Amino acid sequence: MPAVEEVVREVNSLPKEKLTEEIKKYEFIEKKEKRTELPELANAENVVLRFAPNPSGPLHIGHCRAAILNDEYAKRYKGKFILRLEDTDPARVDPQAYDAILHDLEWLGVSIHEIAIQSDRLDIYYEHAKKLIEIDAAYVCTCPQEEFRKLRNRSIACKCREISAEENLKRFAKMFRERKEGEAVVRVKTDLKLPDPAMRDFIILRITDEPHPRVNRRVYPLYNFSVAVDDHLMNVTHVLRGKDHIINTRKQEFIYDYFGWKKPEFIHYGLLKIEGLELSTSLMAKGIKEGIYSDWSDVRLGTLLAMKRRGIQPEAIRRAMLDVGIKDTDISFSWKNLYAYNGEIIEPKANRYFFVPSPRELLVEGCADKTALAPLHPDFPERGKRKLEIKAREGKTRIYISQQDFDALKEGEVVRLMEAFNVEILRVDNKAFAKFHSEALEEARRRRAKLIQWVPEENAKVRVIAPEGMIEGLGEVNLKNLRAGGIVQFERFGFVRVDEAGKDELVVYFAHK
RNA sequence: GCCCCGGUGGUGUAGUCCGGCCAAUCAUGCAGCCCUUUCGAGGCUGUGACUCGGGUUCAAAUCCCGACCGGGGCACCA
Repeated sequence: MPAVEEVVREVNSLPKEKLTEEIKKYEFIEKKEKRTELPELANAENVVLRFAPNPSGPLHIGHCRAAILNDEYAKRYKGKFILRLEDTDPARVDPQAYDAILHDLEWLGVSIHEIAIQSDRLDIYYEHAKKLIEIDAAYVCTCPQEEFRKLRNRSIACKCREISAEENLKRFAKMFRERKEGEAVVRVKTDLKLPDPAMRDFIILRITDEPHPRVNRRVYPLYNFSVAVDDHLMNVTHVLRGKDHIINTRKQEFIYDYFGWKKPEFIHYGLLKIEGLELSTSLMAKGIKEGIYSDWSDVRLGTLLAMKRRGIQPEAIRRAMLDVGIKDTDISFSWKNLYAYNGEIIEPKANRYFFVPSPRELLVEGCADKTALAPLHPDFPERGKRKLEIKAREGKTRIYISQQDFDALKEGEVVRLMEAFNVEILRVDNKAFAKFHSEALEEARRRRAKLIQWVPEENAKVRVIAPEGMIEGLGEVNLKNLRAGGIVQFERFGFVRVDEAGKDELVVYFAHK
């Protein structure tokens, strides 16, 4: 193609400056990853958002969507982000959770600008309940639960509903003094003809004798009441939460309407189906108490503490959540995707080491002492190499390979011990016997020999903790120099985070392949 | 049972409001090849989806109806 050659010659002959100049004339379409952004928020002015967990335990993966999406929007619109701890059910409060949640959010990279605790605000709720009673929008109901339910299901008002506001105020005051748990509640008047019975005159305040770890009170607001009051008082502009709150939103709107408050934008995202790990805070707490789980960071739990321990990076979680977005369809959360994102982050950082799970012996004859040198990271030679020493006695040595590789051995086959040499398999019993075959990698390549990791007689005991169970094995001695907290890759095995180092046995947590 | 939502490849997502530029985007997964002393990373190629049936329309992933499927709510929990 003479024309092409001519052009090439011409271009190549241009001086560098001229070339750069020419290049500027063309527009290059950069192959950029088009990551879908979250949609814009409606009325995004003076944005105030909030994350409102119940402090019953540390956060788990299920909380991340609310925490991260709200945080993301707060950052985008330079708005305020409030953490509100909703501890109005004394029975479901874990005193340690207040701090735990804060730490979890910090780890997640969520920026909190203000913290509110509902148990500090009980008087505010009482005040507002009183106001509702005064305007005849709420009443104290002393009907037994069952009885009220029967009436409500038939759209019939109970006798308490007809009582005057004045009288109700007295009954309200009584709730704080002589009334016992279960004897009286405050209901808001909605509409007894509402198609959904749950919406009819729902409860906003109740009495419970359950002790609260932070306050000494008996009357507590119910979720929909305290949330509506707080969201308004805190100037929350956008309420971003799960679809399971749709009914709550409708209930809260009654409160807004009675007070004549401007409503925030309500956005409901779909439910996240997360399989594999335990996510129920109460079941987790129970399991820990019973000794089934070690603590909140047990790998079988879906807590952030557990994920952190396994070496899952908060940035990976954020990306997974951003990926999922705010759509209102229910979805299955994919651990695979999360692991893929996590791998992208940790792969360049994680140095490589040999580890053989369920080790089996391989006796090699006809070999000399050998110092194998393997790179800490194949893509970063500047990090240096690690040493594995093979000591031979009368030309024989003992090394360990994984059960899986052991099972695949065939007589007469040549396999390469990575970074060392090739051996020919002689015999496989409960141990494998082999003889030195050759040194060169090229030889292994030519024979399409398997390349397997191994450890010499001098090695380190390793225990791998994974959600599926524990795996014991042997690793190279260099592992003993690692510090807790580091993330490494066990070649052909997966990424692990070093949890306990410096002892006889190294304990690592398995992240993923 | 009663009240609500929602259904795009294995998974997630864009597009649906305002029908045509969508024989449908991107990511991840999976498969193959190249490269590589890891089954890692990287490169290239490929696979694969509008739940179904009607209707409206010149034209439907997009609008309407129905079916089916999935989810939620029906607490003195949040």
